[in-house]
This record gives sequence, structure tokens and C-alpha cells, in this order.
Amino acid sequence: MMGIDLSAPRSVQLQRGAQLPAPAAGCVWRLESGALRLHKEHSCNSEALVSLALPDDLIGVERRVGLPLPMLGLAILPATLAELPVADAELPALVKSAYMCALQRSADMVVLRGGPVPNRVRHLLLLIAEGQRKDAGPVDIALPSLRDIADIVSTTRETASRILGGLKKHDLLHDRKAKAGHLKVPDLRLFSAAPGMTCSTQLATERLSRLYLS
Amino acid sequence: MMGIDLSAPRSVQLQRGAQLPAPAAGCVWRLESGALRLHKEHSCNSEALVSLALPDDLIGVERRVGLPLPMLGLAILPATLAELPVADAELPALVKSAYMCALQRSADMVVLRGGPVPNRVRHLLLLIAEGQRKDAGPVDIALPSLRDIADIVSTTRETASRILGGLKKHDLLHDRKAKAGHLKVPDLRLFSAAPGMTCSTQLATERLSRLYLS
DNA sequence: CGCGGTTTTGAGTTACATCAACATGCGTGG
DNA sequence: CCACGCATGTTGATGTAACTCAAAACCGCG
Repeated sequence: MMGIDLSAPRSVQLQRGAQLPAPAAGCVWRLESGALRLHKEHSCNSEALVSLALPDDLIGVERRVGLPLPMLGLAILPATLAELPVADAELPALVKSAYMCALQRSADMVVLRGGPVPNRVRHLLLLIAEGQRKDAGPVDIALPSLRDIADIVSTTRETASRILGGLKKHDLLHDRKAKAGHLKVPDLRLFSAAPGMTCSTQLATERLSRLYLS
Repeated sequence: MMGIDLSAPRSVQLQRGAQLPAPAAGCVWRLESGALRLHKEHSCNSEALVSLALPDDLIGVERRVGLPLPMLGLAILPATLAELPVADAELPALVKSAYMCALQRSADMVVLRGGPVPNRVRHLLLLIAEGQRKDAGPVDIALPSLRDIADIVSTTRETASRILGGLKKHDLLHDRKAKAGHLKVPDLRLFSAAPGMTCSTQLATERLSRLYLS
């Protein structure tokens, strides 16, 4: 209703676990850094998980587009978001980007929830690391809580812990609990080259798990 | 290049396993009945699975919107699709629906790939049954192949077979292999009311599996 | 300091994948 | 027509990845 404030697009910082507030009227969020988990139905239970939000993703477009129940965003990493005022004329272009992004995230979620758990965790870490695009090379990344990791890849906190431990043992991850780990992205991605790991295909599912857990 | 044929929107029938051809220039598909699995990267391996397409979903919008690599559609049920000519002016509205649908499907995929396998299969069957909307009440549905079920819920054909067998034993599903099973939707959905089954939440994960497998 | 939340580690159990053997249906070609 | 392959479905036996349960160590915080 009130005019859009073009002068200073609001910016927001979120701590791990903090909930994303609704954007100002006529605005959407754009994730600058960090990562969120997006839920539907204002319930945090993992049944309602829809997808992740990674840097450059648009968040809240579904409100502008009239979705009955807007999504809930929870920071799994310290995140910063910019409020993007969007005129009606720009809306189509916006929805288009949001759509393409949604497809990508949907594909991500599928991978994050299929195959052996260690691979799923690896994939999540790589997604996060790429978000912090210092493009290739070892990266210092903030790690999500074990609970968030577990919820996202659909496992338990215990096994998530063991898997991170395994990564550490293999020198792929340092300074874990400092809530800012040092991740050797290239090495980690190398494992990606390893044989297919979608258990369902029943193609050579090399037992990679052994590699991770020592 | 050539003008759009408004007189007779083309309609296509697909058999189980058949691949969806590219729509005519300037057109998108609309799924009338059946179901597809959507992959990216013209590979059928289940790593590339992105989501499902259920009746009323729009397919091929990503082409109109300039996605570098268009998706591949494979019928998991006998499907009929209508070719929808779409003028540039209508595109925004189209992308909007496709976007909202993508969000829904993303949420579906998350559920289809988390928690105990029997529940995932149950969820898939319900999705399919709802697609054949005779809204509530027992429904005769065509069943996807075991391979497709397995790929989608991320399991093996063997366990998928065992789970369907369990459903049959519990009178929730009849006439299985006739490639047209009779599904008791309401009863099946009832199990949905049962306690949370997202293993990751570590909330009361009642051992429903026992129920299914006899 | 004690106190709720997260993380770690261990030991026992189980759901599920794996492997193997077999039955069935379907198309192709002799 | 049967023979043959090839995909699909079925069922059992076995191994193991991952969940569960439990208990301790480690926070950050009022």
C-alpha cells in the first residue's frame, strides 16, 4: 500500500536457526550469503521441508504470486538477505528466475535424499561450499548444525556426526566444531567422480561408505 | 516459425516407458492423465531425476523460458498430453503456474525420499491415485513398473515388490500385476494419519513397516 | 555455577540392499 | 510355431549400512 522505498533496500542478517521474517509489502528476499531451509506450512517438522535456498536464490516470490500458504525460511547458516523491491512490471522476469531456480533446487533435493548417506552429506557440503563461491580450491565454510544436516539429507544426528568425523579423518574437513570448518572442496568433489551411487539404479554402487567412516 | 495451429491442439498418448517428444514450437505440454518422471540431462539414470509430473501439470515451460538444457519426460503410466499453444503475452501467467506447481512437486519429492520405504511407496500411490481424481473412495489405478517405483522412492525393485505384496495382504491393493490395480485410497490414506515417519526428526517413528510386510 | 542444547562415542538391532534363482511376459527372428 | 533373448516381477537367504538407545563430554548462557 505505501510506496516502495527505493533509496535503501533493507538488508537482514540471520543467525543459525533464526527464522526469516516476511518481506515488506511488494518485496521479495534475495539471499546474499549463507543458506536457508524452506518449509511449507509453518511447521518445522521435516515432513514439510520443500527445498534449500542458496546464495542468489530469490525467496518469497510465492507470496507475490498468490500462493495460499507462503513458505517458512530457517537459516541453517549465518545468512544475509537483501530486500528487493519489485514493481509489477518486473514480476514476470522475477517469477521466471524463481522458477528456474526451483527446478534446480528440486533436483538438488532429490540427490540430497538418495543413495548412501555419506554421499548425501558430501553433496550438501559441496552445495554450501559452492554457495561461498571462492570457486574451487579449499574453502572455509560455516557448517550447519548436525540437526539441520540430518533433516536435510534425511538421516540422524548421530550418523551425520560420524560422517563428518570420517571426513575429518580423511583430511577433507578441518576445524569442525568451530562452526566454521575448513573444507577441501576439490578433494571432496573428486569422490564425486566415483561410480554411481543411486542405490535405486542398482548400478555399481561402490561401497564408498567405507572410505568415509575410516 | 510457422503459425500456430489454433484449430486443433495436438494431443499425444504415451505408453508406460515412452519418452515425451518435444512440443511444437511455441507450445508446452499439459498432462491430461497418467504420470511422468522428469529428468534433466537426457540421461535416464536416477541421479538426474528432478521431479514427477501429475495430471494438470505443465511440462516444457522451461524450454519457453530459455533453460539451457530442457528436461526429459518418461511416462510411468499410460499418459495423455495436450499441446498448449502459448502466446508471448500469456507466458507470464504460464510460468507462474509452472512455478507454483514446481514448488509442490519439490515438496512431494522430499516426502517421497525420506522416511521408511513403505511410507514412501504409499505416498507415491496416493499421489497417483489423486491424479486420477475420482476424489476419495476406492480407485482403480494403473500402477507404475517396479523399476519406476524403485527409482522414484529411491529403493530397489525387490523391496518395492515386497511392499506392494504387503499392501495386497492388507487388502489395500488388489489385482496388482494386471498393470491396473485396485487401490483402496481411503484406507491407505488412514495410515497417513499414523505418527510422524520422518526418520530424521527422530520423533516417534512407529514401526509401520511391520504393518505392510505382513 | 548449574542447566538446556548440541555433539560424540559405543553397542545392539533392524530395515533394507544385495545376491541368487526362478517365473513370467513380450517381441524378434529363424 | 517354438526358441531365444531380454525386461520385468517374485521370493528367499544373507550381509551390512544405518537407525536406535544410552551415556558421557562439550558447549554457550543466565
